[in-house]
Amino acid sequence: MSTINESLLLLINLAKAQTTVSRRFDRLSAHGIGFSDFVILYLLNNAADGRMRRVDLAEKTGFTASGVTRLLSPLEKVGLVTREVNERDARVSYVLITAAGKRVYEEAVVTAEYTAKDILQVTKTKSLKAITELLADLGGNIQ
Amino acid sequence: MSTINESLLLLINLAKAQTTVSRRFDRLSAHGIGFSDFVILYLLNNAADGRMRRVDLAEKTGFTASGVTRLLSPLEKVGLVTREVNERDARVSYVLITAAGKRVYEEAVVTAEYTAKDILQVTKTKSLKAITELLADLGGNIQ
DNA sequence: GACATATACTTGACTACTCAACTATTTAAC
DNA sequence: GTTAAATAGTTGAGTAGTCAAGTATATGTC
Repeated sequence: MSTINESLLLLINLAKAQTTVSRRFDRLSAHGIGFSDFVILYLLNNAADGRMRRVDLAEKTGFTASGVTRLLSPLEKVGLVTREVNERDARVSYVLITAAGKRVYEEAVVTAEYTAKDILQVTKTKSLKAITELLADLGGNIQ
Repeated sequence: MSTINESLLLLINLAKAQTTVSRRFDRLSAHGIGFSDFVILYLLNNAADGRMRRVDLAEKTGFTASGVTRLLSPLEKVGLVTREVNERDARVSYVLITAAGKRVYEEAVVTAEYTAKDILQVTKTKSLKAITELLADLGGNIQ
């Protein structure tokens, strides 16, 4: 029975926790979106003018540029987001949240907050602060 | 600019952290395995008799039974694990780590521990304890 | 001891991404 | 003002899983 170091054990448990958490957020499917879609809508809804560049969405979410393209495609198709060119830089296409997107977000955020509280209800405020710090170190805070 | 509650923000950051961490563990591909494969080899290597039921692997890792089947299939094909029937219960087939599997594990664990330390090097011991507690609450500790 | 229910595992179809390679455009250097 | 390098985004091919439904076996109930 060989042991592994504390850091590795922690990251294994992080991975497991994430699969568990991810499954709990399947509730968002009631709003026709997944967790990643929700995060994107959240970021767009809180962005200045409700618009962001794809590359900035990628940086904020931790996804690749490719992943962002793939995530946005169905959201665009159902009309939750739309695209807009940048006159100064033709490489850039902004992503904008639509009125329909905002409506879906406002409904979904209720479910998401409820789910999050439900998942973390057992947790003490103390460790919540510590983990927030750690996550900042790990990947940079999304906000 | 609507805000979201602290719990939801934390879980969004957890998801982001996990994508980042997961990418760092791509180094394991040098050993011909992925992170999930490594976790399975770790569990088998530390199990009594180097053997576990698939359903117990699923429970420990947080994957579905289906996911475990899919993960094990290539590992079996390349000879890192093997299967063995249970005489008392014909539904069960044990997974065993082979000598080759142990060799790969012993090599990979060096990379994995180094990578984990590298990822967490910025972190204070204090928050490390707190997050460990939180993760236990979230999904149950793997060990 | 027959039958309903539970458990262990697998499979087909799918989803949610990743990587590598590409196009298009901009910026920097000379 | 060309040319090299960087940046923004997309696409084909692949991977790592999920879910729902299936098979096979075991267990509990009456």
